[in-house]
Amino acid sequence: MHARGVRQGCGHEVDGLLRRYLFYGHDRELHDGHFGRTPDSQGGHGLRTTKSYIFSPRVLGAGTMKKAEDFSEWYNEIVEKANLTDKRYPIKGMNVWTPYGWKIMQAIDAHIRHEFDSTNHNEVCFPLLIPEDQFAKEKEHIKGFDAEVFWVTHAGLNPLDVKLLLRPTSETAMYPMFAIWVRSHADLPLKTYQIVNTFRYETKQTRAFIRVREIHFFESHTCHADLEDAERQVKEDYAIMARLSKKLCIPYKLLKRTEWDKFPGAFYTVGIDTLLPSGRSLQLGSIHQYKENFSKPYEIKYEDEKGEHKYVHQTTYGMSERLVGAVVALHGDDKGLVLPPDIATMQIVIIPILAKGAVDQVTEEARQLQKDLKDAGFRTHLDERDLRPGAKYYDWELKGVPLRLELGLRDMEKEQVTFVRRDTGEKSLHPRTHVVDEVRKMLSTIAGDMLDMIQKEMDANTVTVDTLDNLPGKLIKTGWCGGEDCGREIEARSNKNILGTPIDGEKFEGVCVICGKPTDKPVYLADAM
RNA sequence: GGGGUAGUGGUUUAGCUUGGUAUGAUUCGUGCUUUGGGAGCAUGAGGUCGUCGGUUCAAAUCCGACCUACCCCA
Repeated sequence: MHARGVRQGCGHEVDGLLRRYLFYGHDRELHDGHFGRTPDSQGGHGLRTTKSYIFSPRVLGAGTMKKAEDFSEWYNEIVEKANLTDKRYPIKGMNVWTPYGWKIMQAIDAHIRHEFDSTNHNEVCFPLLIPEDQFAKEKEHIKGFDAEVFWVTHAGLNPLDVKLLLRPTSETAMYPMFAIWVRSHADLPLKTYQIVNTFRYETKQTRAFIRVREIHFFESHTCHADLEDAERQVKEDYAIMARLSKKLCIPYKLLKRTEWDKFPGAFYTVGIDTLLPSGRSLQLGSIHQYKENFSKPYEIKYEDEKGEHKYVHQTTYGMSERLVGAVVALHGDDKGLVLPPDIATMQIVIIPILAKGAVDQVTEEARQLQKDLKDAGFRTHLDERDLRPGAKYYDWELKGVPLRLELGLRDMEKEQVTFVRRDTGEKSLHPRTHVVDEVRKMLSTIAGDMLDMIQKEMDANTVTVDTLDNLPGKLIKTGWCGGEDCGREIEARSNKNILGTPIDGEKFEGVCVICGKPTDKPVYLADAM
């Protein structure tokens, strides 16, 4: 039944659906009027202001969401109720980005673009389809992805001579072109990135933002004259991740994957892992050193100063909408989303508290307050819907708006504004005259506290052990000599995945949990998401 | 990869055992009264019962396949 409304896409019976999704962003102050018109479907109005940002205030806050009791169910519920995505699209693992979720994704993308643009990467956009013969050039790579590739076998009525595949990642699309682009050392380093959709036929259980078949993918691809320069690139990628994590308020660890778990074709892989409240690890992205593994089969060569031809050294960095999933999973609570101020679609929502006889007075002052905050550069929304204030509170808490400002007669008489933090629920009063500065301070405090809070939680959920018996469902740290036999034994006995060894020189003194040899390297284990 | 459960207006749900055109709530639209933590009344709208096929005079209901969702195990 779910599918019908989607397929029909028009007509009376899906009017509510359309209005809910398409006209979500109707408020022009918020979204520059992209979705400004409604169809003449029901009342004959050509243009109207939408009142509803949500399904329903009552159903939404029903209070069934218990993060601590059943994380998995809570996650599904919150994703749906906060209207981040619509999972009713009739293909497994392919969901619809609805306006609110897409705006958050785009805010994250904007931070990513900023980071890569300002480190001299250039944005590109390669075709979606890759010919089979190009895909097959690097043997490890194709082995790694063979089982999860979508194929295009026909064009119209005719079978294709050379089958085409939907990119699962873009190495094999890009590198034949890189081979043409790169001629001399003057062309290096070549630093590119793109944000595109990629496709992987996941056989496991899919989950919104976390395991999908159509992936909203960020990927940077770089070529360098030598390994040293490629290694510098990897370090730059680490620094970029450090800055991004502050914006997202998400703590993480950089862990070098084992030889048997690295990216297909990579020389080495560094995973960017965070920890979910359920105790499972979630990979947010990965950074790869390819060395010459791809440049050789794809013949990406340059002529150096001495006239010698050399293969380039390559790196990549990949991330996806899992970043959205991580924000939801780590910061959300029983009331709904909690968005970090830097990625919140609306940083501030103003709720006017109207009272009989003072409607115009309060409304006018609320609009002035909104104007002041917008002029100061804050993404500010004034909620003038005809709902009780309480209903609006629940609604915006569900949506995760970091800071709520309440303004009523009582506040106006005292020339103050009531602030309510989403992360802690804390209320405070601030003078109307200093409101812009106070808001700035408050948002910054919220962002800092959100990261601190979740970092502490992650630390508390990390345990160091010297035996693999009775491991808790947490992030486990133990000693490993680095040998493959011992590593596989660790995984078999712990029934967990080795995430890898920290690359930041984390101190450790101990012995390999299997063979007992002294080692200064810890290894992290977890149930992977 | 293996197993299990489920699919009925936007959401949720009754009906299925024992076949006869579907129940309620919520939502959505309209009007009035309300507004400092989920408002009330009135009135209206919305479903070819996941898809395809089979059995039957007749299928939401019985049978089969598929799709999708969720859960457990590897």
